[in-house]
Amino acid sequence: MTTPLLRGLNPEQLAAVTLPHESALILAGAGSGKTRVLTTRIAWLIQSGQASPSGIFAVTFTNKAAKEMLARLGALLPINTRGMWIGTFHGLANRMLRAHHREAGLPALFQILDSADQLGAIKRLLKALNVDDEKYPPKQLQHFINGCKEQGLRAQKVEAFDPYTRKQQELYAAYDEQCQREGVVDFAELLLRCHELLLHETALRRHYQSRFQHILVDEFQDTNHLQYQWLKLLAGEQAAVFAVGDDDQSIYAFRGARVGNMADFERDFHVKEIIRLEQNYRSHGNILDAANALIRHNQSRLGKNLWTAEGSGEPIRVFEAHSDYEEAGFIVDEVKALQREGIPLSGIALLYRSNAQSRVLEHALFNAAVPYRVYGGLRFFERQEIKHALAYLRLIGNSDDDGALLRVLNFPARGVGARSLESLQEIARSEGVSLWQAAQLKRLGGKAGVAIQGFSALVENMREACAALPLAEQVEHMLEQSGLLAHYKNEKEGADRLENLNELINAAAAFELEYSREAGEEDVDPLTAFLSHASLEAGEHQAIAGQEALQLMTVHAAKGLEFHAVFLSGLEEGLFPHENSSREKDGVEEERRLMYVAITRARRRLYLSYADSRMLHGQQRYGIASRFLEELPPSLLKRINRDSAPQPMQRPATRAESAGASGWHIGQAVSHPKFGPGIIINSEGRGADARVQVSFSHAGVKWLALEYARLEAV
DNA sequence: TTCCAACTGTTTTTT
DNA sequence: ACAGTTGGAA
Repeated sequence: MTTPLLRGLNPEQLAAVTLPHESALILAGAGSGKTRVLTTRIAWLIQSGQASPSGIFAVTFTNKAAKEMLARLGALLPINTRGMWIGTFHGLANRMLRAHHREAGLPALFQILDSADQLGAIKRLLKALNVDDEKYPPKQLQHFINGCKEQGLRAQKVEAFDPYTRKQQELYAAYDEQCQREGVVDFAELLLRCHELLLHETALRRHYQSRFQHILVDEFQDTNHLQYQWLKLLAGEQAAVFAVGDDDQSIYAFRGARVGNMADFERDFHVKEIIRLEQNYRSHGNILDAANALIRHNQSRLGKNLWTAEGSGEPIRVFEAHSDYEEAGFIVDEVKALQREGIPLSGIALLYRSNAQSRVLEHALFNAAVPYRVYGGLRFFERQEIKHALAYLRLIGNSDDDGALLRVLNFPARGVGARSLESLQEIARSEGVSLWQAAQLKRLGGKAGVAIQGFSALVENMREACAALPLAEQVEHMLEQSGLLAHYKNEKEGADRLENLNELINAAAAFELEYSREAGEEDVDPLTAFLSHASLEAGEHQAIAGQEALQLMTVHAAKGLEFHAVFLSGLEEGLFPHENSSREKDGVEEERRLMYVAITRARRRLYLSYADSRMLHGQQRYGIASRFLEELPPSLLKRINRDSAPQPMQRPATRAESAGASGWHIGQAVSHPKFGPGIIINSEGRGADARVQVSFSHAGVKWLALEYARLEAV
């Protein structure tokens, strides 16, 4: 069994890769070669003849991970990726639904709604049903619907014991009807529909169950309930499921991820033994020791301890700043110092808990002329002009898509105002047809009627003209005919948008080329495929290392990446761990895992910093060091002081209120008999009514009445 | 239809 | 602080 494939694997990795045909759980710590194991496993299965490429089903969460897996697989084996089912949960569900749209009860050209589209659809629904959107906020309803779907619950299966939930349930049912009528499917629906397809179509289920003998799952700790059920169904009794995950890196419980799936998996799939990958190839010892020490404070863990063959390296640097300004200044200075040492900027990351924190940092970097790049902005396919263009394309494929029609019926403006639209909607409602069909009835007279007929004719013309054109030319033609190009040419700030629309043509051309090359077994027309691609893959905004710029991102966005040096800023109670997390069950444990992820991003050098005061939501806030700092062994830390001049930047003091004449003031350190030490961060009222808000080290943020609370100055 | 003022909600986010 | 959205007036 000597094959170059297995060379250089450590014993645990080797054991995982060469497991026999049985389900297995691989606990893969940060930097332990997880992706390598996953891809080598697939290559090994194929090379040793245990599986054919078409028998492999490998699923990831992000497109980036899927692409990387394909790329690395290509480097290991000269195999055709055609016929292999490797992709994201949603991508693979889409693929299956396209192939069996009839059985799934969907039109051949069903379109996919992204979150924004979905929210729009819900708002539309509420308006049509005359529901008060103050009482039932669309966002909340969206959350409710997606939550139900992720639990695998259709509207009629939802348990509602109070009137409010019953109403939500009713709206959920109406929403699904609306989607069905319009031939559109949201993200959660892709998975739920696919699950139901396999559940109800026995022949189909058997077919796929016997075909996919090897199912591999990446980032298993991030799966939600529905995804787990789907995998279980697809696996059946026969398939070997190779699940790779790290419970310590589960940071998406807030959006439905269920770490408990790992324990369930162990039981449901009769996992004989969990394989632990604990050797870390990324970081020096001190960094790993800190990460291990921190995560040991979590109660619910499967248990794991990272180690490295490297030395302990440098101590972890800790910096306390007086203000967020000073913190930013410190980081800039250190970045410049690292740069002088020859570390490329792209190898340095600046991490923070929440996006709002990036502003001060950006400001300081800008002033110091340090090039930087912020990840996490608006993505390509989410831009307004692109959404408009896609809406026209969607109408070409499926005119009943009311959401798309509403978006562009009067964009660019063509004289269809709110009133005409209302009449059109009235016709559609009374006839029970889509807006498009209502327009075809030609019942509207006057100017409005003419304008709407003009729009119908426009779309019809586009459809005819596009039928014979290659994809990129379809897009080009549509942009011209719709008047979008002309509109943005006239717009003052339209240059960027025009550029993006141009980029859309390029994207279509690139997609078409790729698509024709690897035409799969279950083809759909290129336009529909392109639209699915646009929804499912909104455009990269995950970090692509490379460009010579400092990398700024949230800790969440940094998962899966590594850097020579990492700055983790804003380590204050209330920020990290975030104050909202203390209200949620196991919230602080998730925050701690987040901190664990942050620490393990660093290869060689790690900076932790916090500020005594910080501007947040337009107010000065006073914080104390994060409890996570105290959970790190002091022996690994080195506190550093700014060696330059004494704090050069002092912001003009904001008006400091005093809580009556009591002598308490904001920023004062205090102690409470029950809650322990804390800092006064706000106050209101005077005399007997005076209350202060205190941020406690361990008890969170509380309002206390001075008359009763036995506060002591420290 | 367009523009501006007032108002709101600010943890993390992929598909 | 601030961006994004909404509602009303022009």
